Amino acid sequence: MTTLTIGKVAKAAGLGVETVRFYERQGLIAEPARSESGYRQYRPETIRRLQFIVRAKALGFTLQEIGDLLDLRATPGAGCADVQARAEAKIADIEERIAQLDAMKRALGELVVQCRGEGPLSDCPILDALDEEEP
Amino acid sequence: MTTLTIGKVAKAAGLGVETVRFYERQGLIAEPARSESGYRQYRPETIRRLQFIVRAKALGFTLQEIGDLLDLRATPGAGCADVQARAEAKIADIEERIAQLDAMKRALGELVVQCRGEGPLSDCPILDALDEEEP
DNA sequence: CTTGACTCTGTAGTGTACTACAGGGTTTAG
DNA sequence: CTAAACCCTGTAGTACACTACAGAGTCAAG
Repeated sequence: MTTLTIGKVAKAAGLGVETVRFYERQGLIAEPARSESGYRQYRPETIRRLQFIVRAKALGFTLQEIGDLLDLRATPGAGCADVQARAEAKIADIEERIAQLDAMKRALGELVVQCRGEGPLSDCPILDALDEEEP
Repeated sequence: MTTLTIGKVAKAAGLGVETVRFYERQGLIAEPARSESGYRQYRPETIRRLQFIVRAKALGFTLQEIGDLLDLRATPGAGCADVQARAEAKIADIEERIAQLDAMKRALGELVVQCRGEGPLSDCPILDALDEEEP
């Protein structure tokens, strides 16, 4: 049976070896078998699991949430609806962050158009706005 | 001349006393005068400076950037254009973060609609997508 | 005058996700 | 056979913005 060293699985998943060990400490991947000299011996499936983690991260899930997702997959009786609910919650989460950023962007945009980009700081509408009392 | 204790300025700015001390360590506010017993004695203007920090934070500036903005304000020869440039850079920054979140949201949204929310995990299109090789 | 609320310094911990050593041992390519 | 490239553990550092003590002193109200 073929086994892989940590360097191989890390490279295959596009991660560093330190990151793979970190994921192990976080419980995202199981502790693998060891060689006589203590080297970690991974089964090829571990690469898929690492890639799952990488892709879920790209979709905005935290490591904690990815762990939950992975645990869910191993839970008998868990259904598609559970996964869907998590995905929907994450979408809501992302939407909230977008709304927050959008509000910042609009507020800043308003200040920027008020500022002609000329003159001394004493006349700067941006600094003035930051200095002003709440309305 | 009236001076204020750290508790007063903190409350007035909507911050905790620990946070005000932290801002002092970060160089965002000057080290104030001290009473005989070593208590910090703030001038009322400090409240405005703290509020400036709070508002700039709400607009998405980091403490580092707020420090720069505050330093800029004290720089002779600095102009409105300098502040405007920073605001515009921050807008670009925010837009980038929004685009990133939006891509996540769309990718997740596509997966969610593919998932009927029924059946076992083995048939879940969301988990399948996470498991799949790159296209 | 006492009690409770405040203040001080200095250090360390929180959360998130790594990243970087130091100081060893092991494996592999040439 | 040797030198480079890899692996091990354990600890500590990064960035960001706080937050939380411990252990001590001070101030204000009743």
